[in-house]
Amino acid sequence: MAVPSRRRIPEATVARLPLYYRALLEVADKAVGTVSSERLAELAGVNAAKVRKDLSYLGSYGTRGVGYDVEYLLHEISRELGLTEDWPVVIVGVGNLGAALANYRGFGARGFRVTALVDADADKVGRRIGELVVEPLDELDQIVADRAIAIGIVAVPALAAQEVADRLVDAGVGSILNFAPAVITVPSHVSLRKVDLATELQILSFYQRRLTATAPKASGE
Amino acid sequence: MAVPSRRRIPEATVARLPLYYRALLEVADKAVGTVSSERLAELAGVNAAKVRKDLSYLGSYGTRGVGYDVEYLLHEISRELGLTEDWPVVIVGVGNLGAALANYRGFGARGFRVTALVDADADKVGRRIGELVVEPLDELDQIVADRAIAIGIVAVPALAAQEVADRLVDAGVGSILNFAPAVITVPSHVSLRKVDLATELQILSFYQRRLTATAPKASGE
DNA sequence: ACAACTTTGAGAATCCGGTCACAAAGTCCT
DNA sequence: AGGACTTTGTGACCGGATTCTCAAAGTTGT
Repeated sequence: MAVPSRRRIPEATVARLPLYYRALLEVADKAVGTVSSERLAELAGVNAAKVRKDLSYLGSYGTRGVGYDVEYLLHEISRELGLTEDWPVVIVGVGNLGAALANYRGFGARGFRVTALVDADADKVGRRIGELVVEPLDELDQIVADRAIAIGIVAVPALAAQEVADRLVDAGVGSILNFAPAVITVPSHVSLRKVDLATELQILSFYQRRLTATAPKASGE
Repeated sequence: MAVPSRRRIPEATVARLPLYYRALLEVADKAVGTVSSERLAELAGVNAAKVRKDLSYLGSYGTRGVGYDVEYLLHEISRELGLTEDWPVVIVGVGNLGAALANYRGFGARGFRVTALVDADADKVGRRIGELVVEPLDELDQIVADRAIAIGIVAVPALAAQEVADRLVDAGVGSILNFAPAVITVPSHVSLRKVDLATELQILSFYQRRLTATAPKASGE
């Protein structure tokens, strides 16, 4: 009781909050007043006990016998996730992937605004992508400072990734999302997450191999 | 002893094998014969004990006092990951992201060949992207069967994701990589992994919020 | 107002993964 | 050949996350 959110929220729980958030948005559309942990679990693809435990870390926002008030819970989660704030984002590297990310509606949506595109390649600087113009990597420091950029997306080739990450950290960015197929390290006060296409496919390949090895399987179903 | 790889490899270990694989490729370039778990750990961004434990699940491929033979280990890991085989891939949905993925060198590289592009939108069908022509979603079954496609990449809007996943499963695909911002469910014999940009950003946002709340911080360094 | 019912919140038990620590097994130097 | 040294492989321990379970708290119907 007392303090509402002074507990430390486990990492695994944090990673699921966005799932609940999205699930809640779905039910909110349907003008339903409350959801049970059961229903929420179904929508988020996890089990109900986990939902309840996760939400209990945020505080006791449910009502026994009823469930969770959709609007209220939505509000609490989005506050906890910092979605009520605005997070300017810089994308470094506007190759295939970087450019696609720049155009990607979907995170542009809530709170995350791609505010700058940066590239080391002089040929790409000045190019227009969506509403933004690609700026030179040299000016990263200025850009981050001026536009209060908090999150950097690394979408450069593997070899340049660590270098770019270092620059982002020096410039004062607090979070980095790495798309480059390389391991990068950052100081402990900086958050780092990665999205690695090749790795994901290789993991799938591992299980696929087991699958086809186990069940030779001649024809479909 | 005896059977080399009849142990069940923990999921967490499987997820790290691609990291070791990449690290090994790096040292292989340098014409170094062996690596220690220490060095490998450094390159993969994990700790040495974990490397040793992970590799021990594959078998005893190291030599005490020396380390691991780079070529040999590389071979074993790539065999375990199924990278010696060829995995035809279909990308469903050639919007921004799907198109970028289609052009993305990086997984095209080893074993994963994007063999078909599919979209429900008649306007996009027939369009040429790289060396491939976009085909209609209706023909998915045929395509998967004819080209022995094992892995499906879902890059469609959230609302269509489950529908597409179902079709892929019906068509006989064994693995799905989901880029759509939606939870999808598949039968237990199908492997599913997801890459979720919005979720990743929201997780970063959570920690970023804690960061800025704790240390207001006026000016740089 | 009470009884039957629903659903949360959280303690306890379990599972899984990570880390530690060290014996075993090999190399290298003299 | 033998001793000092290096590095693996793994058993033991530890901690975090998941699941189970059920009392507590609330609702609804009569």
